[in-house]
Amino acid sequence: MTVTERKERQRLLREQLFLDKAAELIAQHGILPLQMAPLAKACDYATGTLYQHFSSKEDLLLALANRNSCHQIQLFQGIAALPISSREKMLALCVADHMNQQAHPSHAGLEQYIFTEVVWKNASAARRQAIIDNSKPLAEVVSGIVQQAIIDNELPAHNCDAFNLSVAPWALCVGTNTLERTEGLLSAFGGNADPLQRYRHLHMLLNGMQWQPLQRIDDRVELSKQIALLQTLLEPFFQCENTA
Amino acid sequence: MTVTERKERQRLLREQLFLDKAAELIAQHGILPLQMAPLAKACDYATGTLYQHFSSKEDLLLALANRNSCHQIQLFQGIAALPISSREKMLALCVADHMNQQAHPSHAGLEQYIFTEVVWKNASAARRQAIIDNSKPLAEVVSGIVQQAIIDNELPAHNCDAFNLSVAPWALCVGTNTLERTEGLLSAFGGNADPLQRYRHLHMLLNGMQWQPLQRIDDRVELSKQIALLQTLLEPFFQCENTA
DNA sequence: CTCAGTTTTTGAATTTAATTCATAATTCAC
DNA sequence: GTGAATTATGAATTAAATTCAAAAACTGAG
Repeated sequence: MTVTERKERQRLLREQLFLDKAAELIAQHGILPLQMAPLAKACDYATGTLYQHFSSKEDLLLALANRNSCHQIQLFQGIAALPISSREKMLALCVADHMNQQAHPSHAGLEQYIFTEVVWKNASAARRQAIIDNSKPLAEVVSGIVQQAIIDNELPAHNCDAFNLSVAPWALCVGTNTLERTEGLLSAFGGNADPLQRYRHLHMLLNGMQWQPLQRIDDRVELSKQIALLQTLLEPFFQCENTA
Repeated sequence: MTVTERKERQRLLREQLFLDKAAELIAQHGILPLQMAPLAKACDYATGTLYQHFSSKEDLLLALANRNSCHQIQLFQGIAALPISSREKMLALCVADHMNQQAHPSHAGLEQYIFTEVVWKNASAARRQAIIDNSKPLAEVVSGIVQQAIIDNELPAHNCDAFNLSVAPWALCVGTNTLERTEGLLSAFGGNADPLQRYRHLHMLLNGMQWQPLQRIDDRVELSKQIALLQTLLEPFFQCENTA
């Protein structure tokens, strides 16, 4: 069935084109002014064609977010394979997440948006499932790091399984991103934008988990060096995205 | 100006009516199907009247979320005044937050929604500012607890100010809520719905902050008792909401 | 109490933008 | 090459937020 295959390939290609253009438009003007008809036009297709790929605007947004998170899987797997301690890996995941946020602010906003009841429920069930399926390998990478740490006696199991434990740093990252993204909320208080704060908090959590080696959290210089080092280490993973 | 006063009072009353009805409709059917015209009709007013109070649908949603968070201030202040240790207070804040989530699931979804770029930017600047202003006393209560803990030598300052430190548990709560609310995400993995997990994670964080007295985190029975006790203690604060 | 002026309310008309679908174009199998 | 099947098109439809001209209610002076 070479014919069917070719058609399918072209179909996929067109879908990527739609998503590319949508990402571009969102990066340029935000999610708010994205419209279906102009998007189709910008890709030289009719509105109806767009709807052959996405059951609704929300469906398209989920698809876009899902594609973004595919990059994350590779990134995370790459980190898991680095020759650093398990605790450093966990830290590196957060650094990578943060670098992602900064490199693609609109991705972060999109992610927040799609998990909203209003958007989530307006997408097709298949698309929702795709996102959930994609989170699975992501969660597995993180759980794997936790599991390895437990096996290596760097982390006590605390009477929990690896996945449960991995949720703690995950939640902290998600929450930090949410708070930081909420324009003007943190900055409205004394809360300046100390970019290391999130990592200090993470180290507190990891210390509390008894994840060895424990780390001092009042030494800004050391923390700063550590993060800078990890950022350098992760830099290669972010190179390829320029092409995408 | 008694006349002006009376008019203003009635205006406020009508605004509350709109918000009450909107909350009711949202609780009943979700945010998605809320429509302006039916809402106005349900309150026996014309559509245009609704727009005399709220510049847009999003503006109304912010107003609603803001009113909800006013309750939180009282709740939080009540907790700060309880005769328990500073660490228990911090824990109690999270318990209260979680109780809120469960008592009013739609509030939680609304809160997530309004901080979304799309919604936030569609509301009036005044309304946004109101939300930020309302968060201030909230943040102050939490910072106050942290500050007191530092003064009482129950918590090392770690070279940070109280607000910065208070962001850590806050972010953890926010992130946990987000993950938990995302229907099917956590449950798609092994992640069952252990309701104590969030508190275990919080204790890990507090331990990592060296917040005294440190607590064992592998003892499920003790944790369970502790939370149940706090829930009982907080019960009174949730009584009055039935009238509202 | 009455009336001109002012403010407020009304809800039908307008607008915006997503979604659909009858028609046209293309592809495919024979 | 031809008719059936599939796919693309974009104008028409629909849904719902928002506006605004007209009507109603209110105001305070005479």
